[in-house]
Amino acid sequence: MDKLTIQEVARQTGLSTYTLRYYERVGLIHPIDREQNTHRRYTEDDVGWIDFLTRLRATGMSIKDMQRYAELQRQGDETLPERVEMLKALRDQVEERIQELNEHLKLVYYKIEIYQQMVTEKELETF
Amino acid sequence: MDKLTIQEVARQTGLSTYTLRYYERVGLIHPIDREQNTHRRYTEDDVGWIDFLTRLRATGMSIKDMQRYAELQRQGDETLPERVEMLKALRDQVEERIQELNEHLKLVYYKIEIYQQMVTEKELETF
DNA sequence: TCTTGACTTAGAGTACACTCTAAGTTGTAA
DNA sequence: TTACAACTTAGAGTGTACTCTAAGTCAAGA
Repeated sequence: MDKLTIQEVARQTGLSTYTLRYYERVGLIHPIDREQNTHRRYTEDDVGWIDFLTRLRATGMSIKDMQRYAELQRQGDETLPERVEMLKALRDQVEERIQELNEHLKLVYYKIEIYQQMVTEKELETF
Repeated sequence: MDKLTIQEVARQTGLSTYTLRYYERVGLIHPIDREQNTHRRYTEDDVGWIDFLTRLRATGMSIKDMQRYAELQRQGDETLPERVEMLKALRDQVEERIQELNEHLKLVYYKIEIYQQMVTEKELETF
């Protein structure tokens, strides 16, 4: 189990080193172990957690809600039911969001169709 | 064809009066006609355009890109091909975004499943 | 006529999520 | 041992999209 530098974790997770330190500062990531008392050394488990965070972020979850989730996680198994509730709420939100995007997509398809017809008609006019 | 006040348009579109003025200021909406030389009076067409804007916004399009689109719209039919290109790019982005959300959703489902199992096992332990 | 309330503007303020800077420390390679 | 790159911190700065404030105008009703 080799430890990773902040650079390596940045590369693996797609987050910047700035963001990694920021996430730690605001409590999304627990205080990372240090080597020689200064430089951070991340474990594979740390990277797994950070990957999960980036996925939560990508669903649109706010930093604030992620802080809540991280806090529950640190509190251990007692908080499993509450975490399940948060995940279910997230699931519902994401599903709604997907529905909404599909609706908007329909309009975009429709506009593309209409506009392309208009372009074609315009071309025909020139004859 | 009766004209609408900014309040009425806010109610109909779901945007705040602040946002309606802001959108006009940054060129997303053409300068709205005034009654008595001061108060805005919106037409149904104006509301239609604003509804379309809110949909573009809801797909995640930035104000900057919407400004570009609005500018093309004002330039007339000559810009139809470019608008079609923008809409096609948007379509692709939205479809990608939906795919991505579906991926994340899978993980959320999985976590809910796992955590619920853990809760159930914990309950059984007490016997 | 006076008051009220809805409107107007320019510009300042806010929330969010980073992103960067400055000043300083540390580990490795020449 | 010295140079240099990579790290550290606290705190400031940035971009985006609003959101609000202050000061003023104007029409209609009491």
